Amino acid sequence: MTMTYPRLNRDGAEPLWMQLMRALRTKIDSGELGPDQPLPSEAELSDMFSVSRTVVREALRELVQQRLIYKVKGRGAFVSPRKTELRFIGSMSGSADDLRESGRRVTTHTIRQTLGEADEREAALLQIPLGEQVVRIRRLRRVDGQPWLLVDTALPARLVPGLERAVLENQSLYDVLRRRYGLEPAAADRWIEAVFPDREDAAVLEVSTSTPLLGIESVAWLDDNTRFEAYYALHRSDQTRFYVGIR
Amino acid sequence: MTMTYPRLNRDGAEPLWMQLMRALRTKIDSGELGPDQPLPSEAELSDMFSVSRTVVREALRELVQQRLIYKVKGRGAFVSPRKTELRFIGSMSGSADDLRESGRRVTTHTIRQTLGEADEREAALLQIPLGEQVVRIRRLRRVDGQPWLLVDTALPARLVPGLERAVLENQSLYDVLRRRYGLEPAAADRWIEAVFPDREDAAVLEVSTSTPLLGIESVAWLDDNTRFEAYYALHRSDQTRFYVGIR
DNA sequence: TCCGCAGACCTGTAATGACAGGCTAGCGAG
DNA sequence: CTCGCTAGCCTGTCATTACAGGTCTGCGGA
Repeated sequence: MTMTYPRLNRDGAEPLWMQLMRALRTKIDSGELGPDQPLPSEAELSDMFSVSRTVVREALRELVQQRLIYKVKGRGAFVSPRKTELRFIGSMSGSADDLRESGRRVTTHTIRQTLGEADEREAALLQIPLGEQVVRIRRLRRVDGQPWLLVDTALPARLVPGLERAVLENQSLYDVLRRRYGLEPAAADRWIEAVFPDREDAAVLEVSTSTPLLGIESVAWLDDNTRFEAYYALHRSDQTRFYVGIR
Repeated sequence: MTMTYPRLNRDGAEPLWMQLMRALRTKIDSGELGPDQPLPSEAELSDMFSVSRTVVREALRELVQQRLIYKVKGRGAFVSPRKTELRFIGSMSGSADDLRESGRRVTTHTIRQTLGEADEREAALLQIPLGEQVVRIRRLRRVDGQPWLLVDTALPARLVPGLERAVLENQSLYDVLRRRYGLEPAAADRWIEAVFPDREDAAVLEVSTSTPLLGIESVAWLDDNTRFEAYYALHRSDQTRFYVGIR
C-alpha cells in the first residue's frame, strides 16, 4: 500500500513526533486508514519519514493515549482506528439539546465571569504554566426551572481574549467559542465521581449538603492537541441520570 | 532530603520503569511526597535507582498520565495534591486492562451465579418477556486489593446456556462471552447516577451506607441489535473516578 | 494436502550520547 | 541595596544500538 505522506518540517518549530502524529491522525480522520487497518510497523514508519524509532513511538504513544488507535499484541502489531468508540451523547450541549427536544425548558444563567491566574489544577488540566491568565466562568443550568447542573469552566485567556466580558446568558458556550474565536472542539476526557456539594454549591443547586451529586471533570482540546477548556460540573442526578452511549 | 527507596528488581519479571513508577506512587500515596513537593530531577532519579534516564522518563510519563504529578516548566516535576485517581475506561473490555497496564492489580471475585426469571427491570432492559430465564451474576472487582466495583449482571439464559455454572473467577466476562458463546458486543448505553448503597452492598464494598457511590446502569447489544447483557454497577468513586473519553 | 517448525519480523525494554533552549541562583556592577 | 547578566541545571527532543521474547509466514517433510 503506497500512501502519500507530508514531508516533515525540520526547522525545530514543532517536534517531529507531533508532526508525525498529526499526519497519521489525518489519515485516520479522513478514513484512509479504516477500522482494523494495520498501520505500518514502527521500523517502516521510521524509514518512511526518516526519523528514529523514538519519534515514531512518541507519535504512536500519543495516538494511543487519544484512543484513536489501539495496540494489537504481537505482529504487525500496531493499530487501527478504534471501532468501538465512546460517544458521550450526554455531553453538555448535546444533553441540553436532547432535553429541549423532549419538551423541557433549558435555561443557562451565568453566575460569575472573572479573569485570574491558573491554579495548580487548572494548569495541570489545561497544560499551561501555573499562574497563566485564565477566564473563569460559573454557570447554572436549569431544566424546567429546576437547578440541574452547576459548571465551573476555565479557559486560557490567551485563546479567548475578552471572553470575561462577553454576554453568555442562555447561550451555549461552545457556540460562542466557535463563532467568536473559531475554536472547534476535537475531543475531550471526562472523569465522573460521586460527591457531596459544599455549602455554597448546595445552595445554588437547591439541595442539602448531604445529597449525593455527580462531579464531572472535563478537559476538551482542539485538533492540534491544545487544551482549551477545563471544567468541573456538579450534576443533580436525582433530576436526570447521566447518559453515556458507547458505539 | 534523604529518602529510602526500594531496590529495583532486575530479573526482567517487571519493567524497571513500572517498578520505579510504583515506588514513586507509593511515596505520593503515603503523603511522603506532598503537594508542591518537587520530585528529584530526572538525572537524580536516574542516579538514585541506577537506571537510565529513559526509564525515569517512562515512569514519570506514566505518573503524569495518571495525573498524580504535574510538570512545571524548568525545574523538577512537582507532586500534585490531587487524590489518587485511577482511570476507569468506560469501554466495554478495556477498563480492567487499562488499570492493569498502569500497574494496578485487578482481581474479580464472583459472589453469586444463579438462574432465575427476569423481573420487570431486566425484562425492559433486555427486551425480553417478563419471566424469561436469565443468568444473574454478582461480581466484586478489586484494584490493589481495595473493593472497587460491584456489578450485578443479567443475561438471557437462552443466549448463554450453562453460564450459570461456568467458572468466572478472575476472568473477563466479555472474554468468556466471546470465546464460549461467540457473542461480540457492538454497542452499549449507560446511565450514571450518584447514590447511597444499601446495607448489603455497602458491606461488600467496605464503605458506610452514607458514602456516595456511582451507580451505573448499562445495556449492551450485539450487531443484530439483540440485547444480551444488562448490569447495574456500584462504583467507589473515592477509589477511582469513572473515566469517559469523547472522540 | 496438512502439519510443524525455523527463521524473519515486530514490539517492549533499556542504555547512552547529544544538543537546544528555558529557568534560576548567584555574582558582580552600579 | 538593587538590578542585570551569566553560568549551570534541567527538561524536551532525537538518534543509535542492543537484546529478549512473542507472532507469523512459508517451507519442507509426512
